[in-house]
Order: sequence, then structure tokens, then C-alpha cells
Amino acid sequence: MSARYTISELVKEFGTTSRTIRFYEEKGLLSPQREGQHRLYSAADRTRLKLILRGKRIGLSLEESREIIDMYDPLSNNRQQLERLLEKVAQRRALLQQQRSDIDATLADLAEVESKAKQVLASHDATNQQGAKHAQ
Amino acid sequence: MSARYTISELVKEFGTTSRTIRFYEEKGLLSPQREGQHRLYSAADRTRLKLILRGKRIGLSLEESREIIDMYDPLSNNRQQLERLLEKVAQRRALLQQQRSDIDATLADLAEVESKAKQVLASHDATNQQGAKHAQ
DNA sequence: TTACTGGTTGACGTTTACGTAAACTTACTT
DNA sequence: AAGTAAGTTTACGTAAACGTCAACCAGTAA
Repeated sequence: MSARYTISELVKEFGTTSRTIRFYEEKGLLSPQREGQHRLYSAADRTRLKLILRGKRIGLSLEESREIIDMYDPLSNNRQQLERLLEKVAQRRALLQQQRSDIDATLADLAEVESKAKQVLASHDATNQQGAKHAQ
Repeated sequence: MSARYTISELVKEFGTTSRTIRFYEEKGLLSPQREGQHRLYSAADRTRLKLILRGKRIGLSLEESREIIDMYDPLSNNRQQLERLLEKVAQRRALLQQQRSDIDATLADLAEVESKAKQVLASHDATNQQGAKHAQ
């Protein structure tokens, strides 16, 4: 239980760099323990890193990822804070939904591009078959 | 037909800034005509701007947006280029699909956060109703 | 003892995507 | 003529997210 990871293990697993991981620590997004002078990452650290990189892939800034990750943290017991949290969740959800529809629109555009390109290729093939069967 | 737009019209419509629009031109992403010293944007320019901003929302760099927009352009007739295009489409599609699944994962996480927060709020309400009806 | 291997701490450099300010032009409007 | 609105160019500034050295340390293998 209670797995520990070296920095190079995380680098390997997530395909990032040690510089990047240390940078996230510098920004307060990670806080690994130390074994002597070396860093040792817990399962929680690893999860946080995973979430940061996921955020990165969808274009979130580190601050935005931090905000989202903070939402997952030990839920406050204070009513005001809970309501504030629900607001933030709603806002972020709206942004994510916008992103999804932007992605869908782009995918649709690409599908068109693809089908047109394939049509042109097909017509080339037909032409070439007439002119020269088995042509290279 | 053949609508023309001033820079401030585009700024209004898309909620961006003139600085940004000029910057995109500087980077070769837009190339409006001139009426005297002022810029005049065509429908095509407007569409390109729209696509750039859409790309921006999903975290694409300007170069990435340029690449995608270039795919929509007059399809080359050259077989090699068409096949190269199809490769690019496939690559970009893979990235977009990854993004979508990242977004879905994040949305799922947020849904959990929300339901937990609501549970806590509900239990507060119950407690308060016992202790003091109509309490502030 | 020497030489890696794996990690560490600075510190400065770099790219991207604009913001901001200054000084100027052109075309009205008053 | 003077002012204002809308736009322009030029140029320097800036925040984010790392990359890239350089110099150092600590443990292990040869």
C-alpha cells in the first residue's frame, strides 16, 4: 500500500519532464515528501499530476487546473463555501460544454474535408484505370 | 452580397480586441483589404477569425488553428498532398477525441463534486429544521 | 579512487499571445 | 478652426510554461 514514486517514474509514466514536474511543485501544485534530498511522490501527488496534465490537454492554464483540483478536496462544511463551490462547478461545466461543442464542430469540419479529399482521390483512380490498367 | 466588416464590427461580434485581430493579421492568419488606410474584412476573413477563436477556446495555438484552417482551403489536386492531408486529418481527429474524453472525465468529476456538496447542504438543512424552524 | 547514475538547486533564456502607451491620420461634426 | 471618433503604426512590456545550461551532491559499481 501507500505507493511512492520517484520523479523519473512519473516522467516515464506520463511522458513529461522532470523540469515540468518540479515547476508544478514550485507553483504549489504538488508537494512531494523528501527522502534525503530526493523527492518522493505519493499516490495523491500522482493523481494531482495526472489531473494537471489532463487539464493541459484541454487547454486549461495551471491556475484553472488548480481551481478544479481544489474542488475535489476535502469539502468544506461551511454553507457559504459550499454554495460558492456549486457556482464554480456550474461555471466550469458551462465552459467545458462549450469546449465540447467546439470540438464537435471541428470534428464535423474535418469529416467534410476528409470526404472531399477521398472523392478527389477516387476520381483520380477511376481516371487512371481507364488510361492504364494496373498502372503504378 | 459580399459583406464587408470594419474591425470594430468584428470586435463587437466576437468579443475580442482590435489588437488581437491585428495581431492575427501580423501572423498571416488574416489578410483584409484596405479602404484607404483602414482595414476591411470579407466574409472569408470573418470565418477565419471565427475558426481561430474557436480553436483558442479548445486550447489550440495559433499555429495549430492555422494548420486546421489550411485544411479547409482549396483542395490540392496532387495525390501525395491529398494523402498527406488525410494523414493530418486523422492525427488531428485523434487529438480532438482525446480532448473530448478528457472533457467528459472532467465533467464526470464535477458531477461527483456537485452531488457530494448538495448532500452536505441537504443534511445541514435537515439539522437546522430540527433545531430552529424558519431559522435565518 | 574514479566514474557513473540519478537527482538537486539556481538562474537565465525562449516562445506564445497578446496588453499598453504614444504619436499620427482621416473624416466628420460643431 | 477645433474637436472627436475610429482607426493606424511602432515599440516596448508582460504573464505563462516551461527549456536549457551549470554547478553540485550522494550512493553505487568497477
